[in-house]
Amino acid sequence: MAATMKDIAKQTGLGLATISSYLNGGNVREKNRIKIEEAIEELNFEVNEVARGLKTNKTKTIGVIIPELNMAFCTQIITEVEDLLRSRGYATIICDCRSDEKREEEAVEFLFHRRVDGLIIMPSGKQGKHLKKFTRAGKPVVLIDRKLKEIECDCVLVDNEWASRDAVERLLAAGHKRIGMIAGPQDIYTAKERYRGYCTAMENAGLLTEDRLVAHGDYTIESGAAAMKELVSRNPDMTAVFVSNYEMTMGAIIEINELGIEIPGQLSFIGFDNVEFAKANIPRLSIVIQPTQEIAGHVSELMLRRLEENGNQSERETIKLRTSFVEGKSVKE
Amino acid sequence: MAATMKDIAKQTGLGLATISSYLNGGNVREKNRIKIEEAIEELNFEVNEVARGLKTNKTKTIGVIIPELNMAFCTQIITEVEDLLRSRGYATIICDCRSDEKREEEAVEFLFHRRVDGLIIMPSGKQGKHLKKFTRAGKPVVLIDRKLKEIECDCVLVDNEWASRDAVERLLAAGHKRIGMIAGPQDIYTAKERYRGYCTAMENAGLLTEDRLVAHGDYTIESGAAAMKELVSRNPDMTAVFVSNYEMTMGAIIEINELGIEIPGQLSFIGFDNVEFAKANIPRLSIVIQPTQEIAGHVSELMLRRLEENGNQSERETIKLRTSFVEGKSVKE
DNA sequence: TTGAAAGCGCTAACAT
DNA sequence: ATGTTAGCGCTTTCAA
Repeated sequence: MAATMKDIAKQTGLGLATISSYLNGGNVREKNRIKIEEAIEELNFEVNEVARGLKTNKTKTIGVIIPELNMAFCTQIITEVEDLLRSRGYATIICDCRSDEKREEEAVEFLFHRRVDGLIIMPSGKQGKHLKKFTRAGKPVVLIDRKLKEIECDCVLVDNEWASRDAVERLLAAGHKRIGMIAGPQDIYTAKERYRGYCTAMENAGLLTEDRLVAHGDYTIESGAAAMKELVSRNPDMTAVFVSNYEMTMGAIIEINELGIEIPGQLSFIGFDNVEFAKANIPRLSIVIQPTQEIAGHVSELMLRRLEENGNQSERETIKLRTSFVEGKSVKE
Repeated sequence: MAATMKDIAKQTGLGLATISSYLNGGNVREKNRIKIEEAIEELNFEVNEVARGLKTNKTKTIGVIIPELNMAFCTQIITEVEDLLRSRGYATIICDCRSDEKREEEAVEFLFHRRVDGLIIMPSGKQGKHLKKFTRAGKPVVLIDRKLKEIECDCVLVDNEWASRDAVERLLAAGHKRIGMIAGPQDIYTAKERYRGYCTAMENAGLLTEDRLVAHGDYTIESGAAAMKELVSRNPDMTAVFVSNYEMTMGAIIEINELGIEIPGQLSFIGFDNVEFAKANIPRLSIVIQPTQEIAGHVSELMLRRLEENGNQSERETIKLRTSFVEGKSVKE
């Protein structure tokens, strides 16, 4: 059995309060400090965080809910967030909800039950009602990649519309007119924004955005491949395509290979999100990349700040970041 | 403030034990059950897992330590493990130790402090001493991808030597003799095994394994690219290469593109671990894939079983799984 | 600065 | 089947 504070109180002949004070950085007489440290060493004592948590009503644990741990974008953010939080003493419980709203709600319940001190979430659902549990309990919530109006919290977003418009404008500048897009699910915030960016760019160029030039996937590799196939068969005259997330980019490329289409000779291509993959491809892909490190930094920082504010909250913040563009050789001039 | 058991005891006029019994699936008189359920509903009561944990000395939380959350192999396993454990009521605290031994030790400390009920770890270090804390405390440890003799625990392994030998034998069968290998860090168990497989295959074929045909990377994309470059410059006569993990496979392909080498015309290629990437490449890559789902299944199952055994432990198990080979078009006959 | 004691919300042994 | 009670290991008044 592990040693408890009681044990070292007994060992040192001091009272519980003194030990506690020592452990929490309070003032303790020099010679007592030494005695305590010796006892801790000898008995191999370690604070029981669970007991402490019961008393302080803080678990020093943050819940993180994401749509898919398997999505590169998520993983990149999560690794970083986990690292930052842990370096400040917080554990993170990660819940992968498989892009499923119901599972997301279950995860919220699960984490709330566990009394996590705060919640970081990249929402799959479009509703934020289930998150109210947290805000009502005075627990901070930080949203990634989506704004939910029902709920008062910080969010860290990416300017998806701009990202997408910028990409499409590059295709337009290269002289393309029949530009296809592989968009994400129509009920996902980021996906809608990226779609809007495409539309805006096309319209600004005086082109009409035809439905047949847009195929919707669900952010998976398979759906990206299927969408690519669809676009190609529906639009024999299409000369360029913009794909709006990493997994679908991969899927689209798989399908392009399958169909024997040559990039950029027969089709120009702009993908999304993963530099490494873009570089591994022949030809090197032009892609939009999101600042995952920065996102993670802001998310963690906001969470830690709220946690420390402890009640007297300052104004909620919404941070919007810009993507960048990495030029490859997949766009024909 | 959230309602406590005391509150519903008061509300229903029943004793604490009855409520506790109800909550833990004990027998309660029908009409009391109803009363309790009503009170729970009305007061919005939820068990405080922290308090329960203090009492039972169980946190219903499992620690997971992995080298890199960003490595596809890890993520695939983790997603699945998290899912399986959560469906049984266990939370997982994931710690990414960035393939660093020191950070791994810190993570072990961190999780032990947090009183997790068990530890699942894919070790970065070659020593298992720091894990003894867990076994001594009677907490189950499950190892992935590596056996550590200092410590008594279950492990789930992949037959890496076989995987590697099989791949190289395929290259040999296709008539290749000057076969290069991009191996992993020399101090990593799986990497050494894969290297051994390569050597065995070469030796069985009556070829000597020359040092200059082997380049060691550190399982990252960059190192894969660097290793590829090295191999090519050192071995102008090399006709095939085997790369022994996913990230290095990607890196190698990036470098191959960079150098303008054609696969399989100038160089035959067998990679590792990620079907999707293999399919996305032109030509489609032949690869070795590891059964991540299966690994995750066994890992979770072993952990849950140990957790339930509660003392009267059965014999420790070591499970060894086979990889499979997915044929692409990257090997020239 | 230190000690004594109460209590965080729950479980479990014991008594009924 | 239910009530009473004593902790689990810690923090935190309150006094000294």
